[in-house]
Amino acid sequence: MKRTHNNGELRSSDINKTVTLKGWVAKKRDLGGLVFIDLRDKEGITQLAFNPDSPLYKKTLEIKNEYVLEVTGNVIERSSKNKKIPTGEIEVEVKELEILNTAALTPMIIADETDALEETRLKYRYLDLRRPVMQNNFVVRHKTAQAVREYLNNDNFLEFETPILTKSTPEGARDYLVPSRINGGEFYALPQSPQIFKQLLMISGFEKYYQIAKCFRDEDLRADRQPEFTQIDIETSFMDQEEILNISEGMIKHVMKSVKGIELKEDFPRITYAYAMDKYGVDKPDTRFEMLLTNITDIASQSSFGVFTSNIENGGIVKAINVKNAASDFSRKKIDKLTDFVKKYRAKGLPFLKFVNNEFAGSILKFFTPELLVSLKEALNVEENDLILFGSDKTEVVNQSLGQLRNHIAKTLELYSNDDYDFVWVVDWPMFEFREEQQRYYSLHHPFTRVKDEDLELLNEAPEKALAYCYDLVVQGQELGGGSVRIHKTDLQNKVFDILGISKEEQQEKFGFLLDALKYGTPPHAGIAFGLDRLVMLLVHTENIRDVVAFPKTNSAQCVMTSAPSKVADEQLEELSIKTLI
RNA sequence: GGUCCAGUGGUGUAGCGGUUAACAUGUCGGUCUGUCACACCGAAGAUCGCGGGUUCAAUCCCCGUCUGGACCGCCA
Repeated sequence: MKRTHNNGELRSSDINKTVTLKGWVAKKRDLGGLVFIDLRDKEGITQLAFNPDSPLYKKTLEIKNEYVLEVTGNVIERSSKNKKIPTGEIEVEVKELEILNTAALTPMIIADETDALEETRLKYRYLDLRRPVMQNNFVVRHKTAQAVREYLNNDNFLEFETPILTKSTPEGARDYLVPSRINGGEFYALPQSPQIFKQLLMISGFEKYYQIAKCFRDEDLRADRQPEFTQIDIETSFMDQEEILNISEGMIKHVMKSVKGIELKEDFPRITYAYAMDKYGVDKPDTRFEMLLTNITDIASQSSFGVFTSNIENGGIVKAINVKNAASDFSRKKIDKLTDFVKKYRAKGLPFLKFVNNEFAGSILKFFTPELLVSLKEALNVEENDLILFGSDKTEVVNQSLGQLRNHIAKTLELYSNDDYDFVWVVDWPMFEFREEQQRYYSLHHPFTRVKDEDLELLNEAPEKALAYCYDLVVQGQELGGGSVRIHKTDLQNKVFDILGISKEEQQEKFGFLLDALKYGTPPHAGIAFGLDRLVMLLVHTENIRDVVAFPKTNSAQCVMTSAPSKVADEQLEELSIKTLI
């Protein structure tokens, strides 16, 4: 028999209808003859009722949780209604009952409020995914992808597929390698992103490309990082930064509207990378709350606090954040905890001052003259019961530690809501950073990013000062996407490779095909990529990427359900001309 | 590569240098005609992750190891 309805749709208007339902037994309640079964499917739960005099009563005795049933019966009004669920007005008085399948005792409760540990959930992922919350996550994921396609299709973008078996390139993340059987001793790499292919498609003249692309990076995992993840990948010809930002903003707004019903009317604000680093300490600022970093190096240099003065003499800086009206919330013990927190980010300590009873208090107070305290009060806009936390170190350490501390404190004090979508563009990124340890330049974005026209000369003099046509979309302190205008001329691309210290030979070996292609009338082009997983995380309010990936990997990059990765037969290795060291 | 947290009936937790290893839930049996976290009565269910050490005695303390999680480094 076919289903006539799903388990989420029957209402009192359906009373007296004869219906056929299918689904899983979410819960059985036997009151001693009178039996209720909550039948669950993708759409919801409908209560089935069996009277004690029903000929089916006997059959209900063998039914257990997660059995799969097909029932036919009449929709009747409940004598006691349940306002908690949409179908709570009615129930189905069952006339025919077929057990489509039995179910073993499940290792976890199939309900939103499961008490199972993540390890158990991952091992029995197919059961975990039966839970309505998880089902909803993947409905949202689907809707998001569809909204993206809808928006881009309407704007004449073409959806492409690019190779999964591709070429290993230097720079960037570690590659996942795939051995070639036919070409023994040689390897494909899985793409970290379809970057070069989408640029080549622009050279081919397709003008507007997009792909919902799987990407692979062999790096350590985090709560928001999986070795394989999905990007909404976009590239266009003849567009400048402004046009890319507009298209992207339109797309995100379309997603918010069609998935969440939220209309974002305002333009997304834009801040520069330099401003983000200065005021938030991080390149992905959470702009839902203030508590900005304030540079007080000048004031600190006049104090007699050796930690500050010697640091400043060594070229370091001093910044502070003002935690408004929180002095009384932070005991010595709690501040010690904050100190431990910043130590993770290589800060050596966390000096503080409290402003209570209209005066400063704290162990470092004695190093400040009354005049300096006035300056401090002004610079940090200090009011009654404020807590001032200081960072004193090299610029990078101060920014990172105070920036992370800012987020951490805001979280503990609940200074924000997850329903506050504070999209912000971070623009004007530097082309390169110079890493002392390796003594060489690294691309901040990637080696195909175009330098700002006005900074072209800086590439010769001081590459680290050159800014790029480069942009990130940030929301709630998370990087949601990023992109750049690309280099479309061979000489500039050569120059950037040179600055990165890639030899001419390696340029030719690794990127020869791109350098070649650039010669044949490459149009100016620009693009962007968004993390689909992170976008869905944002929409379903989870901090765990595994909640939005159907079959994710654990921290150690394993799948506890399938036990991948695993050993293979020696013959397989031999065929691939491979020997393992272990 | 490193730091921290966790691992105890099916599931989730408590516990303590000597316990009959506790609680909740689930499971099984029984009672029950309006439940919806049904209720009530009863029962079964544990190699306390694994290996070693300290001790008269270790689930508990120590070392190692494995697994999961959070983080630093890493992630153009």
